[in-house]
Order: sequence, then structure tokens, then C-alpha cells
Amino acid sequence: MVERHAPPLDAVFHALGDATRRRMLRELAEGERTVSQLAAPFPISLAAASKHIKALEGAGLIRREVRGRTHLCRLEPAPLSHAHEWLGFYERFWTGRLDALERLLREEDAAAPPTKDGDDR
Amino acid sequence: MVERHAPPLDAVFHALGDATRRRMLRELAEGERTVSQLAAPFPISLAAASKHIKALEGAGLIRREVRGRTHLCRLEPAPLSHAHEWLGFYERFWTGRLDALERLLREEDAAAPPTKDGDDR
DNA sequence: CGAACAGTCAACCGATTTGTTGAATGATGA
DNA sequence: TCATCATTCAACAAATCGGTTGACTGTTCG
Repeated sequence: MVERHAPPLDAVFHALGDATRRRMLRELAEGERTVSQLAAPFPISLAAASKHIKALEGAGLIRREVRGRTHLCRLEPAPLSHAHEWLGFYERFWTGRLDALERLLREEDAAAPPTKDGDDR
Repeated sequence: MVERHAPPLDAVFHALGDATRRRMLRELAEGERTVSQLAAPFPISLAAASKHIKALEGAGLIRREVRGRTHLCRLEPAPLSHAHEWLGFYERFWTGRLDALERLLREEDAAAPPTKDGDDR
């Protein structure tokens, strides 16, 4: 009930698909930053940086506290956690270990039709 | 030496920023699939699906073996692992645990700029 | 008050994305 | 051989993206 609308994975991954925004997140990992502070390292206009920040906010990756004329941004980790979990599904493919479940899936595949499980998450 | 060119995180996250492509990856987690098989669940043209697959390939997320007139696709986990690692950096923000490093970072940030005057800048 | 500051908004631009359709390529198989 | 199958390619359109500039809103402060 405290949960906001879960930010769609689409928006999260899209936001992460830009190096500028990823660098902003790294910066925010070290503490709160204003919009100007976030924009400073980049050779782009403040308006452009503002758009990046709005993209991060739209993906739920940061939240903002308006304090007088400055906007304080801080990291919002939940969507990062979701993305991390999503990727975690594939962990067994890069760890050397083939467990029983994976072996089962792979063999099942060689013989049976798809399981029409229809889940994009 | 066996490593290929590391696919840029940009391309990986961008590829993941689309539900169609994520569903294709999920499908590939169950085994090899041809282009037609990957395209089948989606209400888009084969050409469009082919473009999605090229995006996945370009991000290094799949590799393809041409076998006669069909193209067999299989999951390539390395870039997923890299993305997972990148997100792992933020893990301390969503696990409750505050370790020494994080506490250090946060305090450093809170104390640095002001001239003891206060936080009203 | 009035100037300077922090930030957004709106309009615009060029490049990229995602989809379409129709033609092309190349392998398969009766 | 010839039709068919699997897939890509090329050209196009609409939407989105990432950037710009200039005007605007609201806050701070001399």
C-alpha cells in the first residue's frame, strides 16, 4: 500500500541505456545533488540535463525534493533492485553451475513445444 | 584473448528497454530458437521481429548460427552478467545493511561544502 | 524593489527507433 | 527445375530522443 505504481521495466532500462543518466546515478550514489550539480560535469545545456533528470524521475530511479529555488535529487533504489532481479533470472547462464532446473529446462526444450507462459517480466 | 569486444552497456540496456526483446530473451532462456520461432508470439511482421533480433545480437545478448536457411539463436549471457554487475553496485541502497563504506560516503557528502554557516545555499 | 539565480517549458532540429510493405537472396525439396 | 520456405534488405512513415535556444516562473538577497 505504500508502494507507488511500479515503474515499468521499460522505463527503467530505457533510462539506464544512456551513459549521461548512468553517470548521474553514480553521482547520486554519493549523496543528494541539485539539478545544477548533476548537470555540471556534462557539456550540455541545463535544459538538456533537466530532461535527463526527468527521465530518471519518470523511471522512479530518483525522487526530488523542491527546496526553495533548488531541487534536491536523491537515489531511489527500488527500480534498480527490480532490474537487478530481472537480470538475476539469467544468473545460471553465466555461473558455471548447471543445476537440476536448468538441465530440466534445456532437455524439455529439445522435445516439447513452448509452454506458453506469456510473461514479459 | 578469447573475449570479444565488450558490448557497450548503452546497447545492452537499450536492448533490454523493450518488452518484446525481453520476452525473446526469456524464450531463449529455455533453449535455442529460430527467428520465426522468436517472432511467432508477437503481432508484428517478421521483418520487425528480425530487427529486434538484430538489436539483441548487436548488444551481444544473443549469437546466431546460420544453418541452411534457418538462423538458430541462442542466449549469450556475458552482457547480462555485466549489466547485473553494474546494477550490483547499488545493491547496498536496497539492502537494509549500511556498511562502513556507505556510511563514509554519506557523511563525507553531508559535511563537505558549507562554510559552517548552514545549509541555506 | 529589482537583479541575479535555479530550474522548467515550449518550440524546434536532426538522428534514431519501430513499425510497415514489397522485393531480393538463398536453401529445400517434390 | 521450380515453387516454397526462412530470412534479410530497402524504402518509407510516424513517434521518440537528445540536443539547442529563448522565454518564463519562482526564490533569494543586496
